[in-house]
Amino acid sequence: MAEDFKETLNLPKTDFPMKANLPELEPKMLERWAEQNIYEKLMQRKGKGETFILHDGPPYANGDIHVGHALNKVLKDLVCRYNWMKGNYSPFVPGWDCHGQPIEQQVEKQLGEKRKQITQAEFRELCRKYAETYIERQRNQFIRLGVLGTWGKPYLTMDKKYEATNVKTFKELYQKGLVYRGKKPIYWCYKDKTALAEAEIEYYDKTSPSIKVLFKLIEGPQKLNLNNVYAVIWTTTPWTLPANVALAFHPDASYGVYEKDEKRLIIAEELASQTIGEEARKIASFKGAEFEGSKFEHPLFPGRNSVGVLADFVDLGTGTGIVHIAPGHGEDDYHLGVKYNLPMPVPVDDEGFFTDEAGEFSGMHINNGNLAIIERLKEIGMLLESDSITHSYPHCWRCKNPVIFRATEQWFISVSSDGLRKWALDAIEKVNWLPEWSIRRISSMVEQRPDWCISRQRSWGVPIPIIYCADCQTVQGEEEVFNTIEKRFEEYGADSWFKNDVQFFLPKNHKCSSCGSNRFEKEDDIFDVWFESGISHFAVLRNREELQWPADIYLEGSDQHRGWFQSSLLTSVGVTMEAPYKTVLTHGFIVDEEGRKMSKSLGNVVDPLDVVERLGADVLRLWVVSSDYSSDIAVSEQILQRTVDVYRRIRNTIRFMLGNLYDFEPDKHFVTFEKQTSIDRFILMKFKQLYKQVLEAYENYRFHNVVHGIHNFMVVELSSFYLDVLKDRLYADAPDSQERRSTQSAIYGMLKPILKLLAPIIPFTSEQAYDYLPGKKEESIHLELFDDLDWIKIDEDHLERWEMLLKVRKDYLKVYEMAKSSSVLKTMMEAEVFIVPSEGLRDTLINSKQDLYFIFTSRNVNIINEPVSDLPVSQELESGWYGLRKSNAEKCNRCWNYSSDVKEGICLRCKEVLSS
RNA sequence: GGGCCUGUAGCUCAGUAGGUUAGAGCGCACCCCUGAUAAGGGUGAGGUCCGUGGUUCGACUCCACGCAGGCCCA
Repeated sequence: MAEDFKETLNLPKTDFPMKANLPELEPKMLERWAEQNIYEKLMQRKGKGETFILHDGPPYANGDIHVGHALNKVLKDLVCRYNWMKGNYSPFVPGWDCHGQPIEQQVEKQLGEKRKQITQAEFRELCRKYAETYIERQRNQFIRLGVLGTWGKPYLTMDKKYEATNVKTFKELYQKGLVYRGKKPIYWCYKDKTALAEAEIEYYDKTSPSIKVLFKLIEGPQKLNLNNVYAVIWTTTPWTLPANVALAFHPDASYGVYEKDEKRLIIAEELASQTIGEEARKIASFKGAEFEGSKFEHPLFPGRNSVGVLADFVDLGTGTGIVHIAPGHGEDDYHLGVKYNLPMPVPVDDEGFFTDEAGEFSGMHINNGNLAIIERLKEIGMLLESDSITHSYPHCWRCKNPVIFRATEQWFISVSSDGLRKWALDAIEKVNWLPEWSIRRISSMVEQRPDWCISRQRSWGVPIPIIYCADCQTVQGEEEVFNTIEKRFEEYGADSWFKNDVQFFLPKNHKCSSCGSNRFEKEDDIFDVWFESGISHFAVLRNREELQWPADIYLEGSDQHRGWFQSSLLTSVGVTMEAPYKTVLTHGFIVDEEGRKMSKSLGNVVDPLDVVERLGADVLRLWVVSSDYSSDIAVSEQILQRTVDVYRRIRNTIRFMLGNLYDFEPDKHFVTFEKQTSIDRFILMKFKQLYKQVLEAYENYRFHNVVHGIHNFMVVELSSFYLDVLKDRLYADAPDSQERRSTQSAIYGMLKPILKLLAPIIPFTSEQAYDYLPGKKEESIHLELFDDLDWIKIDEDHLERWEMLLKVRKDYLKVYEMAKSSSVLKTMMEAEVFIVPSEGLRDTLINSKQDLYFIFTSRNVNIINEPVSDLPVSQELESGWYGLRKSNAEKCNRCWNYSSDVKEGICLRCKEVLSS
C-alpha cells in the first residue's frame, strides 16, 4: 500500500460554489448592490470620464414584461456597463410611456357602466393609477434582470414637466408653421357620437345593400367615343355616394367597353361577365391608366363631376374593378384624395344625418338614405343592379352598432418635401445607423410618409394646447398663450386642462386677436402618444441635468423605424434641424427555434420571468448576449439549455482558476512577466490577443462575438490545454516555487480581466467570483475599469514556437488515443514517447526540451532520428512520426508521473518538495 | 400585394475582393481519469452552405426567380 501523499499536494481550494443557484443568489446580490449604492458611485464620475448617453425608449406601462422587453433592456444594460468599465459617465434613465388608448380601454372595461357617471378628471386619475401599477411591476422585473439605472427616478410621460414639454415643443413647431388643421376620416360611432380607435372596433357580419351604379363618362381617353358611355361602380355603402368625388381604376388592369341595353358600359374585363353576362359585346379595351383624369358626371348631382384616378388597391376579384371614391368616408379614399388633391365633402353630421351638402337627402339618416339613394338611382336609370350582401363590418365595441368612416377636423404636422421631410432626410445622413441597412429603411419611410396626424379624440393623454375664440373660432396662437398653458401644465399637470376653466390657461385680459371677443374654448383633442414619446429627447435629455442632448445612442427593435426613431426625429428636426441621436442601433425580434414569431396559439412563448426563476437572470442575459441581435433572435428550451451548458463551463473554469489561487497573494507572489516561465508567457500573449479582440467586439456592439470569444478561449486554450497541463506544477511543486508562482501569476493575470470582460454580461456571477479573487479590489467588480494589459508583451517568435508545439500535441493526442483504445496504457503520464519530428520542427522541439512535458504530459519523451519498429503503437503524421509504449519507469506515488528518478516510490522533485 | 431584412451541422456562431477535402464551441456517440468530481481530459460521427436557373475555368460567396420566416405597411 503506497503512502498517501494527497495531503502534501497543493490541490485547488475555493468556497466559490460549483453550483450557481442563481435564482437564490441574484436577489441577494441585488440587495447588496443597492446597499452599496453601486449605481450612484458610477454616477459620481460625472465630469471625469467621457459622457455617453443612451436614451431609453419608453415601454408601454401595461402588462408584465415579455422576452422582447428583456432582450432590449439587457442590451441597453450591456452598453451602459461597457461604458462604465471604460470609465465613462453613462447614466441610464429608464422611462415609461404612460398615456394612450390601451390603458384607457382597460380602465373602461373595469368600470363598465360606471364610466358614464364619472368626470374626465376622475377617469384620468384611474388611468394614472393603472399606469403606476404596471410601472411598479415592470420596474421590479427589469431590476431583477440586473439592469442598473436610475430606477428611483425614471421618466414618465405623465410627469408634469414632461407634459409641459409637449406644449413647448408644439408651440415651437406651430411657430415654424409646421402645424395645421385639416380633415381626415376616422372611425365614428353615430350612436355614441364619438370617435373610435382601431382597438375599439369589433367585426361582425352585417347585411348591406350591394349595388352597381352608372357614372356617365363626359371626358375620357381620346379614342373612346363618348356617346352613351358609363363607368360601372360597385358599392355596399350607397350613403357615401353623395360624398363621391372620384372613380378609381387599377392602373394595370384592362377595362372593356361593352354594349348592353343601348348603353356602353366600362367594366374591368376579368369582372365583366359576372355583371353583364357572357353575351355582352366588347367594342373597345383600355388600360386602367388611360382613365386617369377622365371626367364622369355624378348621377345624383348633375353638373358635379367625378374624376378618374388610379389606385393599386382596386380589387379585381369582386365588383366591377372601378371603385367609387369618397375621401371623407374611407381610409384608402382619403389617401388617394390627398395624393390627387381631391375635395373632401362630408355631408354627414355626428349623429349620422345628411347635411345640406347632401342636397335632396338633407336631414335624412344615412340608414334611410341608403334606400332613398337606391330609389333615386333606379328612377333615373343609373342603377344597374341592386342586391344585398352579408359581410364582415366594423362595429362599436360599446354599443355594438355599425360604425362609419367620417372625416373630422384633426391636427397635423406638415411633412412636406421642402420642409420637415427634407430636414429629416438631411439629418438622417448624419446619423450612424446600425446595422447599415437601417438607414435605407428609415429613409424610405420618411420619404413616403404622409403628414403626421397628431390629434386623437380620447381622454387619457396630453391635450393639444389650443384655445379657440368662442365667437370666431380663431386659434389663439400667440406665444404668451402657449407659455401660459405650458406654465400651468408644469405646475398642475395636464390634468388641469380637464379641471379648469379656459381662462386659467390664458394671459390676463386676453382678447381674441381677430374679433376682440373675450370668450374662449379649449381644444378637446389630445396628442397622439407617438408625439408624446417622440419629444422624450427634449423632455428628458434637455430637462434633466444629469443628461445631455443629443443622445449618443438609441437602441430599439426594428419596428421603431416607423415608431419612435421617426417620431423623435421629426419633433427634433422640426425644432432644431438636427437628429436627437448620434447612433441608432436596432435589434430584431424574438422568434422560436423554427423562426416563427411567438404566439399563444403556437404555444412557443418564452416568459423571461419564468426563465429568471428557473435558470437565473445571468443565463437569460448570456442567451441574449450570445445571440446575433442584428436579425431575429431565436429562443427555445433547447437554446436555453445550451446556454446553461455554456454558463456552467465558464463558471467551472473560473472556479478552477480561483481554486488554484488559494495561497496566492498578488502583492507578495506575483512574478513579473519577464520572469515568468515560457508557457505562462505564451498563454498570456494569447490572452492579450483575445482580450483586444473582445474589447473591439464590445466597441462595435458585436456582443455575441464577445461571448463566443471568451467561451472559446476558456474551453480550448485554458481548460483543455493550459490549465490541464499545468496541474502537475500547480499541485506538486513546492507551494512557493518560482514556477508555481509564475503560473499562479498568469492565472491571476487572466482571471481578473476575464471577470471584468464578463461583468457586463453576467453581472451576478462575475461579482460572486470577484468576491473570491485575491489581491487589491474595489468594493464591487462593477466599479472596476478595463485595463490595456500593457504588462503583457507580445513576442511573435515566442507565439509561433508554441503554436508549433501545440500542433505536435494535437497529432500526438491521436496516437495516444490509439494506444488507449488498444489498452497499451490509460493515462498520458504512463507513456514513453518517441518522436521523429518532421523537417523544421526538430530544432523547435530540441530547443523546447524543458517544455515538452506540457506537450506530452509525460516525463519520458525521446526525440530520435529514425522510426523504431518494436513499439505497440506508432503513426506517421504531418508533424512527424510518433511511437509510444508504456513506460518502464516507476510511478511516483505523489505526483503520479513516471520517471527514472523515482526512489522508494517517490520522484526526486517530490522528495525535494517534501523535505523543504 | 409593397418596402426592408434573414436563411451555413441538432443549437449558437465564424467564413466570401468567387479558388484545393466549408471551420469553432456546445450538444451527441465512444473511450480515459477519479487529486476541477452533480467536475476534468481524449477521439469521433454530424453540413445537397433554403431551392432552381444563370454568369464564370471555378459560386456558400455574384445575378435572377422562387420557397420559408421576421418587421413595417397596404
